[in-house]
Amino acid sequence: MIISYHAAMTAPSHPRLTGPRRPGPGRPREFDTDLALDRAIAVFSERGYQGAAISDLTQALGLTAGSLYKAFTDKRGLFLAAFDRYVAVRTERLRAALEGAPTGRAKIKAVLDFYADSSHGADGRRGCLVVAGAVDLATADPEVAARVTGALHLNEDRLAGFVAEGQADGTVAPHLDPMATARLLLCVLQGMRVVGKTGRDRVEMAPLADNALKLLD
Amino acid sequence: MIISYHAAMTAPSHPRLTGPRRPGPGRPREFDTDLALDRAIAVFSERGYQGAAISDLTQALGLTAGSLYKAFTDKRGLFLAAFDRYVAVRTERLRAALEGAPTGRAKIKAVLDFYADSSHGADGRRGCLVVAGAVDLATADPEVAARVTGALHLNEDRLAGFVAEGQADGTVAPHLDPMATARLLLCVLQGMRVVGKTGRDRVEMAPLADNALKLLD
DNA sequence: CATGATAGGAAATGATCATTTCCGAATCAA
DNA sequence: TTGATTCGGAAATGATCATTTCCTATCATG
Repeated sequence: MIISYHAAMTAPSHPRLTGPRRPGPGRPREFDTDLALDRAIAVFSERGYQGAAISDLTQALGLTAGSLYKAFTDKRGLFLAAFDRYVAVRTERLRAALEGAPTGRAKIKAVLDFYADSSHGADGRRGCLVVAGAVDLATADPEVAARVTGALHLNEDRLAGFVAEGQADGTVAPHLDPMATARLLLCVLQGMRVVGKTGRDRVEMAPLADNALKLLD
Repeated sequence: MIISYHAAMTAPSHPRLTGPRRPGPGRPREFDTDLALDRAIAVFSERGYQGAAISDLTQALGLTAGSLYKAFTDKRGLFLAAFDRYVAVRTERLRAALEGAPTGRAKIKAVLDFYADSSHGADGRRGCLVVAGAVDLATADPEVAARVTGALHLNEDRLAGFVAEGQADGTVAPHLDPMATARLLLCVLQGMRVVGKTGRDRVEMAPLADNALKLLD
């Protein structure tokens, strides 16, 4: 599966993640909120929070500053909305990638492949919004810090579940500590995202997934 | 070894990394360049490049804007100087941590311990300047991108050397591809720095080093 | 069709920021 | 001592940025 994040996101068939807004009184919104957020994700991911100027965002979203502020309150509000959508979309895509995997080990392999896929070429260079949030807002903005921490812990817990599942079905070594192993796998995944920012190709990143599976023996 | 980065850096006994300036004509500089850079490293690491205002930097360095610009040309010049010193200092500290390690495997263990040490508590939260540079300048500034890429490749090559060394001395499995294994280890290291930004403690991070050694079997 | 409410958008606003300027102070070469 | 040179530092400058304002447009409701 070599589908760019944005190609997948702008495809019309993906499941709704935010739900349609109720059409209350007043003039209806002329732009698609989710599409705008996808573009905001791209801008924030590659430039960081502080590096993304409102003018960059209005240009990328095709909105004027007035509309942007009416819809998202703030630059910070836009970032938080984009962050939430990013996590939701990535979670949904990961869930889809996990569908065929029967064992705990196969699921972990699928997660590793998913991240290796995201960490090369143009998408890899664009980077991860969670990492971006961790770097330039984790120390300054408590709410963003909480979301970043929450996203990573969620990922960690999910991985720990797969490790335990693999131990139950015999595909992961029984003596391993699920949480410690999951934390190490989390480091591998986030590290891929950092290394992927330096412009690696598929041949460099894809084999990492297979090699990392040795952590389950 | 649980020494904070800054405690170690402000200690008077560490080897010179930048060399003394020749005292040319004109009024001599009243502040210590390396000490100023160490403080700049702290500010840039925890706030990112764009997030660090000149006023933040002048306050942290104890300099006025005029002096700062005379000494470092630019905000960007200050960042580049801080980045270079950061890499030099970390390399030197890593070299010291590597001194007692006899085998290839022991050296890799030392590197992993070094990063686990850097990725918890206050230092972990402060974060890594290379990661910060990767996130908010890698797409915008070609020179910074080149330095980040160079720093990571250097790390990768050094790790590959240790893998090969371990294969020669029998402490690392002979069938492994040194470069692929080194790249995976690099992901583990950089991932630790990202995860460490979310405020982990030593108990969470230290065991990662031992568990990651399984990648060498 | 009138009212209330919200959206789109251009232009203005106020703050912040990076950078420069200017001047007195300190040092070196002569 | 003199002149050249660089530093320290406060204040000014110009640009950029996030945010607001104001006006028009478009809907739901009664």
